Amino acid sequence: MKSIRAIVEEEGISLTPQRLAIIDFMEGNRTHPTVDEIYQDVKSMYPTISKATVYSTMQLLCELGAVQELSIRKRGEACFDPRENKHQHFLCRKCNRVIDISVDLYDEEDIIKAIDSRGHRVEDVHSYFYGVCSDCIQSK
Amino acid sequence: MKSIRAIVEEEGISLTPQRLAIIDFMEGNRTHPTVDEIYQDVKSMYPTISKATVYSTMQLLCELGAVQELSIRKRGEACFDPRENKHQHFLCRKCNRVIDISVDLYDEEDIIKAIDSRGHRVEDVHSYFYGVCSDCIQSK
DNA sequence: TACTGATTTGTAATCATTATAATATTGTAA
DNA sequence: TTACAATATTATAATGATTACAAATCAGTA
Repeated sequence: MKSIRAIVEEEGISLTPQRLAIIDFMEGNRTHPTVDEIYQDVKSMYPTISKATVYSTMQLLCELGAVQELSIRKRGEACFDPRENKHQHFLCRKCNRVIDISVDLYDEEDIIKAIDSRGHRVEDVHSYFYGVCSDCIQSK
Repeated sequence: MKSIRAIVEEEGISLTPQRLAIIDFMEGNRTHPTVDEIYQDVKSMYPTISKATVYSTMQLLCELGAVQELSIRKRGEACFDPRENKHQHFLCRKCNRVIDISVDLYDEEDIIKAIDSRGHRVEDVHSYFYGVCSDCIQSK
């Protein structure tokens, strides 16, 4: 899997110290941090960074496909995930953690079984498909 | 499939005129309305209704399992769906519509094929699993 | 070194949602 | 029917994430 930094460098996008600090924090990160969590962490190394920079950098990384924005937290903040090997996301409604489930499965029922077999309890599944609808493809 | 109204009545919850107007609008509704869209529609019949009432009623209907809250719109508003037969949700990034895909399938790749076969183009899939994690089950 | 464009910063604005408190309505018991 | 308590509704204020914006800074190049 290509690193976030490698993807950014390949695109010829300038690696400012702020961006580098954010990328370093995200690289291999499995905690699914929110913008505020990224901001708090980077600020300790780089005290003058602004939250607006975190927003713009995360948007950039999403556009490059280097990270993924998750909207798993209902009515809450976005959180981010480096795009790595196929895995699923499980949100615990008690402790509010987003837990990676590393399975290479595509069938919802198989995935639920895999999550259950790790000792968790699945109560709900939301699957969202994104793209372009037939009307918009035609009226292009 | 049980109607929203039937579910509410079974629970012995009082059917105020405001709730009834909201339920009537949601019953069989396939447009996945947001709170504001529900509010605008109901207001035309019931001009004094408050948006706070729409919020509280939608929360009630969700708790009863009569409707489902979707967070398919990234960084956007919640939208709602009467709980009916199994189907999938497809968001068009151009026209911003949420389109129901009526399939009784559980395999992501099969679902994508079904959506494609209707002339749409799927670009991304987000599947979110919700429940209680093993740590929280144990430390109960 | 000077200049141009991109980036960062801090702040203000926006927008959905939640909280709150006053008012109105409902259901129930006398 | 009347009175009362519990519940629901309303309007408004508060919150919190995100976006917009303009000024200041920085990077790369002629």
